[in-house]
Amino acid sequence: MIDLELFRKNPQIFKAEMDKRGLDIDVGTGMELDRERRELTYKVDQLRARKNEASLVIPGLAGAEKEKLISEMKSINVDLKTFEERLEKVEKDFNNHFSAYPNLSHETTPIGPDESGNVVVSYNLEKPEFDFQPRNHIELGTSLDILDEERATRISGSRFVFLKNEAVILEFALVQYVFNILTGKGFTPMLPPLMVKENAMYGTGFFPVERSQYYKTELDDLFLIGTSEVPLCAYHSNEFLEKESLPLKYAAFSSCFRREAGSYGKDMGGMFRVHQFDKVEMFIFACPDNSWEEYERLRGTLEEIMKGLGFHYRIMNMCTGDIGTPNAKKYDLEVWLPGQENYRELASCSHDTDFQSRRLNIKFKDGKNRFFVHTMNSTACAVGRTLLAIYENYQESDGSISVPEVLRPYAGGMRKIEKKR
RNA sequence: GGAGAGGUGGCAGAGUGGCUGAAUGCGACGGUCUUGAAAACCGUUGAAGGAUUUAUUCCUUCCGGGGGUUCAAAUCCCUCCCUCUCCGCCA
Repeated sequence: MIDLELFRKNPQIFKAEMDKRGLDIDVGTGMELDRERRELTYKVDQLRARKNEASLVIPGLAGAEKEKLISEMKSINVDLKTFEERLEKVEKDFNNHFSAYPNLSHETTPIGPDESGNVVVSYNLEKPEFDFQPRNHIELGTSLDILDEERATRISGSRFVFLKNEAVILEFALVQYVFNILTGKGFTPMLPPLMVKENAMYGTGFFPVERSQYYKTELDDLFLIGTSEVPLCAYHSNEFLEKESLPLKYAAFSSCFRREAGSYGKDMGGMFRVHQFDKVEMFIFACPDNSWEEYERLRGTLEEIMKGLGFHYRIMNMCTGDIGTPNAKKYDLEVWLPGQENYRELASCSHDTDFQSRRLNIKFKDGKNRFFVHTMNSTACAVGRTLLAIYENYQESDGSISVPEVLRPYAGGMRKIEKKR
């Protein structure tokens, strides 16, 4: 949710934001709805005040005087009802309108229409060279019997996979490697609920804009999370945090579920874009005073994890046309996939300023004043995509895959994934 | 799934139609006392929205959610949700 006070003082800021993001939202409509809402609120409050006054007097009256006042109140109720109905309608429109407003993008977020406007910030390592034609992860995984797509499709449909054999060992090794780093940096490890109520989806900014991306249970109106950002952020909803306790840092492992609506035909096959994957996510509640420094540290943590795996990757500063509704700024980490000969998103790191905390009502007290906390989140490790990046980058000419050094201690010393006979 | 109990302020817990934003206790904050602390005593202590202002005053709403009865609802009625206990089932 946006800051309404700021909106009233400076609606042009929001108009400019719509332009930057290429959104077709009419700020003038918002101003009008806000005006109407306040007008009707005032009117309704006035009528209620008169009723309340009368309520104090009535018990002390008797006879004709009492009857007169009571009938007066009856007629006020008629007026009140019509105004209340109008207010209700306006508030509904008001909420619908403003819930579509995005966060204000940060000054360092590049302005651009779509992914073409994203800016490369940095590279890690050189592009790996192979003295043979590198295979993609599907071929590698299938031939090593660590990935079974065919049966998954038979059972669950497209965009599902079985991870098998060494892939399973490697997943757990990865997760442990990541948690080992994160707990050392003061992140509280969490295993969150994978299903949440609608309000959590709305509060974190995924609803209403991206509603069609998520699964809903049939009998209980619960939603499967697309990322543990949702339960982690909602964890402190409706709370006052202690300023001294900030930043609060959490790291969760969870499965994630995405319908991938509208991505038909894109990235078909393999485990790059699937309906269900596992992920370790970092989430931070920070004080606005230093949240931007905290955000850079968060990106640093993400990079530390990825550097440990020895990937060649680049950091992208995502432009206004490509960041999400709640984001003020977002970095993507794109890893080089030799099998695709392309950079692909492996992780992203977002700063949402007070957008989520306004919706979820997460504040802290500083003296007498109250402020909304800043929230930020970053992938620590998207397991599926990281595994496939390992397969493609650590493949050998004979079709085997060597296990990254840092994972070996967590994988029972496993050094290599080889073809079974 | 069956049976029962209950949802009130930071917590505990009163309150069955008007003077109740809500007794009382605890906690927290400020003060007195003290070398300091504790104890004791005194005082303060919820949120959201709006008007007017920019620093004040006023108004409205909120006792699980929604709806209803009434001039008036924490209190009566309907409905939904949630929590707890016991039984069953289950990892």
